[in-house]
Amino acid sequence: MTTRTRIAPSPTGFPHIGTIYQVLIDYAYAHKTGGKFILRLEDTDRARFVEGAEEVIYASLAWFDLLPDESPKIGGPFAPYRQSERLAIYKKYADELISKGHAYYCFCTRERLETMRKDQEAKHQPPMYDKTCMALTPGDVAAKLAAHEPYVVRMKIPEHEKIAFDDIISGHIEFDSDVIDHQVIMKSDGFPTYHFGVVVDDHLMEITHVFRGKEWISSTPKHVLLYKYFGWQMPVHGHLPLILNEDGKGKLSKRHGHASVDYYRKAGYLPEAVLNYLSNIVWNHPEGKEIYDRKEFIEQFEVTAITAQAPRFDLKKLDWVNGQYIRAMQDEDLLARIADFDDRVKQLDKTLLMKTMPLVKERMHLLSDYWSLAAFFFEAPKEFERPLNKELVNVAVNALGECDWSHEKMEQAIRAASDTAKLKARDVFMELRLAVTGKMVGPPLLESLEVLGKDITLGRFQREELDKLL
RNA sequence: GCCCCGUUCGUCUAGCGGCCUAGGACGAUUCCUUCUCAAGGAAUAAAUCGCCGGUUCGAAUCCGGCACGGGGUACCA
Repeated sequence: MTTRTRIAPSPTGFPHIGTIYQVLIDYAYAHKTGGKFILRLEDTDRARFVEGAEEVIYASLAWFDLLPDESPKIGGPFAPYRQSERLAIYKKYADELISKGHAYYCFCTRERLETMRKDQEAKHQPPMYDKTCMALTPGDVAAKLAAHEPYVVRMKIPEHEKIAFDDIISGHIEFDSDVIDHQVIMKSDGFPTYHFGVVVDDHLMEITHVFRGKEWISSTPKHVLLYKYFGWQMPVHGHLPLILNEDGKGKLSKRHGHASVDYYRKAGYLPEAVLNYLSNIVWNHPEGKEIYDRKEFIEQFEVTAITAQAPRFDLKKLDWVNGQYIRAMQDEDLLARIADFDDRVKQLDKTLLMKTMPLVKERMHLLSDYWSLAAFFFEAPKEFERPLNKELVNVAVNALGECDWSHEKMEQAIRAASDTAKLKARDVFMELRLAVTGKMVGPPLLESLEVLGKDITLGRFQREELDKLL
């Protein structure tokens, strides 16, 4: 049997980095086993629906190059892949459950449910549906239906039973059926709830492996029951640990800033580095490698080796991983990525850009670092980190004026001139750096000047801004 | 409240009853290199394996209780 995995996002806003982490596992598992990876859109909550969110999901998957084999956009043998377009299917299966006696109509109003819950809370009872409508006779139901009373469909839960399933990551998990609510499976607007839609569609779309966040563990017994009621085989389930905020307080949230996929793109992270990091926080390469490409990850990873504990998100380590990727890249490829990321770089002379690459590459962690490191190659500094020392600058200028333009010669000249003037060479270097780049920190100075050229370098000493400082 | 999952250096983890005086990586510190900052190399510090009991000749590893953390408890997913 071909393995089929799926990601089932709801179009309610920005894609979460946790979703990408799930996609990575789905994608890797499907590709490892020669199966298919499917995207199904769970757009059943019309109140939270966000226009355009679906396109953003595709764009994110494309950025990470984790595109599905089947989706609402490209279709597939199990279309439609949008739940809002499958309403008739859910209705049919809900009816089947009702006729089998596993589900029932419920006409309770939201107001009644709310007062019921408050009541239960006051009595320190677990907030659960009180099964009022389960007692309705077929006659009552028919009358209410004929009167067009709004209704939902609820699933029945057996009493005093153990409901168990085996999670591929956490192992055997058991629940007492008495703690499980008579969950609504069809809402009054004719849309299914997540619990119903997910079971029906995973079955119909022949999903073999369900990887989802651990927040779903508590609802899995409901799904177990649904599979049982229908007589369907339950897919393998693996609940992935939730990624926590850096301080360990709660799951990675928007509040803490780094939850959105968009953040990583805009900050200058490389998608392959983000994926490498993501794979690394819940799983270890058998040889202890920290850096490995996607192909190697797919070959090496085992779902059973995924840890069950919730990791914190460590931005520092991600930065390191990103830096590793940048350093491993060919200059030409890196330049293409930088130009793609930074509009300012697009217009610039490619020959000059290429010459700057070896000088800045090992100083970069993010693509966004390029411009702050290399801007001085393309424009004279507009300001200086501190006032310049005239004496030191003059020593440097005079030395460079009559010097062959290679970094070795420049170094010799400046050191000699410093000695003659009884100055420390390092101070002269620093002043020169400041005068040419405006900053006290940057790529190797003399090699940078070599790239910059004699005319431009010396020209920078004739500028008004500099004169004012001297 | 109730239910479920989890608990090894600051962080991510390795560990599956003796190979553990607990290994690796990020981060930190120091040194080397050096025109700055990085990168690279070397080294150091850092975990009484949440706590308490039990099983065993022997436990980070198995069992029980507790504590703590996370998640769930909707006509949200």
